[in-house]
Amino acid sequence: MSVTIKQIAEYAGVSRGTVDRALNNRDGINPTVAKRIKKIAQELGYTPNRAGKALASKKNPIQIGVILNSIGNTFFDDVIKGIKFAQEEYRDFSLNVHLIELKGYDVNKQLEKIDELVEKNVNAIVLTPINDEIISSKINELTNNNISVIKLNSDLENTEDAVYIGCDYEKSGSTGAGLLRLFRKENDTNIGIITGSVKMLGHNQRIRGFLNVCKKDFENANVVEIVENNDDNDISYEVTKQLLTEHKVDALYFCAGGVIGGIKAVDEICKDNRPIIICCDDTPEIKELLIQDKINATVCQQPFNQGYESIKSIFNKLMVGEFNFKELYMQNEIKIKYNI
Amino acid sequence: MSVTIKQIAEYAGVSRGTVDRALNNRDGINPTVAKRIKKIAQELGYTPNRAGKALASKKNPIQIGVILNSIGNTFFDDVIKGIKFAQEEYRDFSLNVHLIELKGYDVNKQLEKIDELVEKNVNAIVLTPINDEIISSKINELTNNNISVIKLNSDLENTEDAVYIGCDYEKSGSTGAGLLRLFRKENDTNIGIITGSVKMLGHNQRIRGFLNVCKKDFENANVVEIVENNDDNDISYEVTKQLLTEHKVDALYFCAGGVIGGIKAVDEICKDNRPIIICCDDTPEIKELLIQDKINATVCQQPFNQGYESIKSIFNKLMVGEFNFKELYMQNEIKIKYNI
DNA sequence: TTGAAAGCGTTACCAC
DNA sequence: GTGGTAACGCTTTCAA
Repeated sequence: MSVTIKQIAEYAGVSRGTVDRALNNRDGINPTVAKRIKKIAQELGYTPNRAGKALASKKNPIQIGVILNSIGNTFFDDVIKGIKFAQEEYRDFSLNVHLIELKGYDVNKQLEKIDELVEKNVNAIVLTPINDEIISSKINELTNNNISVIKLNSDLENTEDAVYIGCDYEKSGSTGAGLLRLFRKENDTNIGIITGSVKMLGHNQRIRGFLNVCKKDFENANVVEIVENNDDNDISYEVTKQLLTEHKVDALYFCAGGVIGGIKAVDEICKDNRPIIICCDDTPEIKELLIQDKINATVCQQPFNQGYESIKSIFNKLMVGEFNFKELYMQNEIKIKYNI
Repeated sequence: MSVTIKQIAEYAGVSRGTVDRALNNRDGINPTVAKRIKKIAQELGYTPNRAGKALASKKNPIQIGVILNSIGNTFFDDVIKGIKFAQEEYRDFSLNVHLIELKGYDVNKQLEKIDELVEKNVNAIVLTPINDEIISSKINELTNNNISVIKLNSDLENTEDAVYIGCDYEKSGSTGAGLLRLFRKENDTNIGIITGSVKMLGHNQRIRGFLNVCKKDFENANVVEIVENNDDNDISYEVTKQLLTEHKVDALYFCAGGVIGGIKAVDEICKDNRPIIICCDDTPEIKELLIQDKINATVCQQPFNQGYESIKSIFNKLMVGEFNFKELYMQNEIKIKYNI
């Protein structure tokens, strides 16, 4: 049987209320007493009972704010499904989720929404942080004020107390190259890379991982060009078309969005000798292209799980006291026509 | 705010005890009253609060029995890790797990262990059922006596009330063939298949899935032979060796165990023209072979998750009343050197 | 600063 | 067959 607050109270010769105050760092308690109780709890190996906590906190439930720059980006559909699923799963455990969706990457908008959530007295915020000094210092402000922060899907430097849940982008890139290496065996392979933006950390990390494997383990690989499409299908069409006409290309690696546009270019230019095509994620459009054999494989990042684990880990953090990780990386799942 | 037993009690003009008796089908209650209360609960959209239930059932915790034929089979290492992880995660929710490991597939041994667990008054049993009439009727006996049963990793016919969690074997086979098709592009491909046993349902389903894709979508594929290795490395070495000497083979598909033995044969016979090798699962030995580039890819079945979900879904079943699925199929995860 | 008591939703036990 | 009450572990509020 595990140790309870009641037992600690008896042992320490105080009331349960006092133990509660000590263990949860509430104020209105003699610091010396608090220290003594904490020590006893430690020695007895106390861990709080989540069922008890959940029940008791029915009166003021856990409030979780979520800010996603998700409007117009179907990748986040599954992330949101994961969040909703967790919300449902923790329904009985006194947990509320406030989901805010944004379009585009406007620093001030994101800042404003963070403040809105703070006004609502949230215990934790999950967000896809924009890579900007202002946002990182805001995040530090939050964590200093005891609001837990999860950086979802994109990481941010200098925000030590916030936790990251998302893709291991470098490994994602390596996996893409590793696949291509298997598809091509020992053949010489000219590769075109289509990225979203050179300003996006994740996209660059994917490219780095990809190039690393090419260098170390895939000697016949030759990256002929890296072009940018800003995750936009029209631009993607143009740059891919240009890439395909200027080079003899055996394979294309899309490390971000705009796949549809790129494929349109391939369909037009490569009538009888189609390059191998590897991309990332499995949005509905990409699934469709896999089925049509227009894409050979895609490297995914468990979007559902990203959403689900965000909520779940906040619940555990708030119940038990600490996150049990600094970073939580998803599996880089390879999907082909037959295992989607 | 969600509906509680107390509210139902007030609404029905009875005590909470009576409502509890009605909703949990306990005896010692007037059937008419029970029916009326159930109807009210239904109308009010009552769902039990898991935190409350978990707390209250501290006195007689949920007992889950697990019987795995896992000794000497490293595949189950991760399954067990998943079970232990769930056990830890549900520690505060009054849940005990009794894990029994067996070696080999002895029907009477399995039967005996089931009875042992029943003696201990378990609420649910998770097992890797042996494909035998005696076991299936035993399982039906259990479910009829209100003991929940999960068929883990291998399914069994005529056990309608037991739930299946595990691999979608046919899809696993399709995925293997789909991969090979990508590796070989349009080239003629002679394939050797090494299976565990033609008596094992899962192995046969994998082969069926594999052949299906060959037929429908991979016209240059030609399966030259299917050999059996009984999941034994020594036998595997012999049959693979024979297969490789008798046929010109471009690819091997291992759909069960004994991969190490098979690879040993490949190492010996195929000095300069190594076939593509695809197998299943990611035991430590297979991971090692992937890293060494001796296996090209493996199709996995989330063993950790199989264990984890078994416990989790029993918890939910017992808390909420019903399983929310009849079958829970794992992702067929493709793993290569770079995403293990 | 501390203790006592009520309450979160459910179950179990003892009276009647 | 039914109701009342204590209990599960924890938090909160009110008094002292």
